[in-house]
Amino acid sequence: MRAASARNLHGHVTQELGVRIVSGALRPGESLPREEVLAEQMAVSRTALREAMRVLSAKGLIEARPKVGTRVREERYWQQLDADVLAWRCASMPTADFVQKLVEMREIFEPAAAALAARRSNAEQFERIEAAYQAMEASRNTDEWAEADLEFHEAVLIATNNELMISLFSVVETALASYFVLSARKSSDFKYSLPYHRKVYEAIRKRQPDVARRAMLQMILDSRAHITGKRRSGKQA
Amino acid sequence: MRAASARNLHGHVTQELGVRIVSGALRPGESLPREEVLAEQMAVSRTALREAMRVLSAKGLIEARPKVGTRVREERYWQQLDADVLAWRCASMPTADFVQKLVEMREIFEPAAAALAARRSNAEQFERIEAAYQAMEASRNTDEWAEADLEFHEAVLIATNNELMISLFSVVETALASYFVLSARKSSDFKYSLPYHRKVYEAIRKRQPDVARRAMLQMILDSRAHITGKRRSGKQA
DNA sequence: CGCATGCATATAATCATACAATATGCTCAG
DNA sequence: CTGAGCATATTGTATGATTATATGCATGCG
Repeated sequence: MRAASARNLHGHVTQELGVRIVSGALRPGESLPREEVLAEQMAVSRTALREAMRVLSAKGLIEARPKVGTRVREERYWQQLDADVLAWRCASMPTADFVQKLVEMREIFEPAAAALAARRSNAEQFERIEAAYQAMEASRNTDEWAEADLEFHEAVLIATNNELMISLFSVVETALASYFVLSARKSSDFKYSLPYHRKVYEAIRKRQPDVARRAMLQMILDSRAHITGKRRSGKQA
Repeated sequence: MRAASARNLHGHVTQELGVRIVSGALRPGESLPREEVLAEQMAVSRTALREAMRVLSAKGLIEARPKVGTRVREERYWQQLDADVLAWRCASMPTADFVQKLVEMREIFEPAAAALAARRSNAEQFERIEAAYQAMEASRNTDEWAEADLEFHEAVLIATNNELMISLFSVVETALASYFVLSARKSSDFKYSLPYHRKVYEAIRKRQPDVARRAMLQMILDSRAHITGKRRSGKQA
């Protein structure tokens, strides 16, 4: 997973506390021990702890004030779309209904993105979509397919020329990828969704927004139907 | 604006550097002075500077490594949906086309949210929508209207039961609000969009997702048509 | 008795300094 | 020419001291 935190010490501390909060082990309103104590408990210096706290504070998970201490903030203040926060949820939630929420986001944005791409992608952006599609056609195994598939969706998103949408996509997609290999299926028919992709690709080429939207939606709905229940094993690092 | 940064010293530093990066004064790939120097330049201790750097790093704006220094990362790594990043853009961008992108996001997810709300809002959530609608009906001036209006949209989003969507809404809405008073119009007919809201409200009550979606879309499109060009004055703090 | 005002105190915020870890690139032997 | 290892610059971590800021209590005034 590691969206950002790993190598450094304060990274570990951030993650440790982040997971504790997001998982509910530390509940909103609850106060953390004071810096000195907490630093000792986690066997790090106050410096490292404070840098971690600062990050968590920026993500809206905690709030620190002199005299009163540091408390966990209510969920509505959390930056739910932050890559780390999302990753921590993936590492701690009961999964099922959270995946549903991620898929829901995807169902809303990807079709809209396809429509936008059809409306105003430029030559360079279209070529990237085309290349990705051709790579999918040419793929010889599930790995090649998966790579080209991801590239196709990313290329479509980029063609929207809206970096907010691109960011949302990458965040949601990354989170989903931690649960299962997207578009996965038995290796025998890993190209089953190629026709859907072709429809989307053609619609973008012909600049038919509505067609592109519908094709993308169909693709996702079909994909969801086949993915449901096929989650990956582990996850808890 | 101030999404998070203000009171504290490192908050100021974070904001200062954040704006410099987002505005393009510091470009991707460019290296920042070493900590000691930069700290002196900004007249703060290394501690304060580092806490700010840590936050910017968490937002994907910079990357620090021993020996090589700290560099500005490429835009594709930025957490574009972070409240602060968005705020910094609002404070520095050429505006016009960025607003367009924000509105675009809104046009995509608000109708979808209305549909979801119609499908599965619970009693308590519906009552909040109802109360907001009634407050809009009862409003006597633009201020009361604006408050109830915002509450209406927020209530609809909350009724989706998808906190990712709620978070997205609050982020986008906050950013947009920095440009103009949403749904603003001459005070004489500030209730012009009430019929649209009624349609949405009724559709949710009757659990008609498609009707709710279309009504919300109409509302936004109409609103956009009237808002275009009517931006607020200043902005550049 | 109630209310405002100021003071003591606990906690985070900031600072200064020292030392450790880590990449980078250069040197030098093979 | 190549690769191993060392020097070095920069961030990373640690520690201790000092300052700023809320909170709540005590105190005095109305």
